[in-house]
Amino acid sequence: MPDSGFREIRGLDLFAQMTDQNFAALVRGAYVQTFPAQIDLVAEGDPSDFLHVVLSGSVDLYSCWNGRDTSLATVRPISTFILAATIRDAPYLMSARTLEKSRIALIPSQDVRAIFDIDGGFARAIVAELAQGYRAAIKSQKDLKLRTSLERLANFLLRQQKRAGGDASFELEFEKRRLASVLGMTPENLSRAFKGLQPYGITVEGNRILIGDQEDLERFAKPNPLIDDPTS
Amino acid sequence: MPDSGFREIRGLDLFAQMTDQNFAALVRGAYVQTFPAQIDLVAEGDPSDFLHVVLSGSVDLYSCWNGRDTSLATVRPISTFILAATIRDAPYLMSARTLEKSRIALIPSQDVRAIFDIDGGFARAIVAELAQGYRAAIKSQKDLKLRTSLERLANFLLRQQKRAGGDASFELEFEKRRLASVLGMTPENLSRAFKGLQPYGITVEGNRILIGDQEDLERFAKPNPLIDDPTS
DNA sequence: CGCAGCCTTGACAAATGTCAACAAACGTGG
DNA sequence: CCACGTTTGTTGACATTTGTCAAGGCTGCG
Repeated sequence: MPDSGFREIRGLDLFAQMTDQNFAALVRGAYVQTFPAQIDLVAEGDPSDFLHVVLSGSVDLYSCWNGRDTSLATVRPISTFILAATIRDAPYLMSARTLEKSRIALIPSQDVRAIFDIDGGFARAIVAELAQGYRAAIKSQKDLKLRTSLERLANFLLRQQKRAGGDASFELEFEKRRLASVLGMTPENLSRAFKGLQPYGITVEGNRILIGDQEDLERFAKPNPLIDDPTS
Repeated sequence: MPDSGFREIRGLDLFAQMTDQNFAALVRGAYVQTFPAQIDLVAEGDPSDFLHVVLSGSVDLYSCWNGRDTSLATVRPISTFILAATIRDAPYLMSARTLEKSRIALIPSQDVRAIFDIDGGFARAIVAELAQGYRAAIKSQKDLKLRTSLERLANFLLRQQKRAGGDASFELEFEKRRLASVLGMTPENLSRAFKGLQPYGITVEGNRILIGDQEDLERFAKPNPLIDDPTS
């Protein structure tokens, strides 16, 4: 059991409250591996053998159907993914691939379920994490059903700005074609949506965004904590 | 503590595994109430004071933003809603209103959280429920992002058919304007979508649907367990 | 009966996707 | 370090999907 990586994991909300003994049991069968970019980690429909923890890099969660595909979420350090599948011992609903070189911890799902059954602190942390994920998914549904693609982009930019520190100028941190997919549109449509936000003060230069008039953009985007606040 | 209603609740997966003592504590502060149709039970943004359990009737979960609104889910007996908000002690993300005369049990959220902290069986059941809800929300996102409205309707009909017993003819159990909203389209568009499925053997007469050629419809709808199977 | 709400239909408008072309950025191997 | 090919991003023209508005029929209910 190489200690590298597991110390970082221990600090996660998900694992912080469990006993040392149970944590040790959990990581006994786990291992940390470094993957290159663009590697498929899991495919939707696969049995959920491992709980994954992204330690560095980033992971794209996506799904395909009938020749189409869509990005559903991005996982950034340090957090886990496919917890719900692990808990239910059900097949993955999404596929996952590395977006860049990434260090991933893999914890056998059966160990997670076993410790979950005997460690109340762990169980409670899992509940908190699942509830948050659930709520995030609901927010995403509201975003999709209540907003046009232009409004989704505008609100995404405001969220990203806040994440990046609140500055008027910030980096996208998304490949545009993938951002388009996350926002539920085509790359062409995203290109035009950026143009469509110019009248509200948005300037795009490569991956750098400038919000020229914060209030003007917010007046258009009408951000709502019940959709856009990641913590609420 | 009127026993009426609580016996039914006890049988739910969510409450089945907890101790008698804790169940009694949970329902001590709870009450059952009958509401007429079209009554708002909670509004999005409200603090989550109660976990709700639908004992009879049905409840619409919906959300509004910027003058638009959308139905996100329907709760039918016997199940709970807004569990995630209760657990996180966070504001409701959706509003809820009765669709018909309904009997609802209201359990104070603080009691749910308190018992959750001391009853491992309850905590585990909550995890299972949250994980299922989470996965349902992901499936719904995939449905929205990967399918056209015609495909969503076709797959909805197949799901509803299965729910109704698998017969070629079955009842919708949805007001059409609300079904349109659930499927993410306008009532006019739904009307036309039904027409658009005629070539695949769909006949509509009021709220009764007839699937003339099962295979033909399935060939078009391409149902997928990772989107359409409610249990997986 | 008459009103109100739902469903449908038609005509039209807006949003979004598709296809093709090309420029810019990137990575790789020489 | 450059040349090359691949991928990404952009743009235009166009098709398709979806929404909007208005009207009318139908139904249920007071």
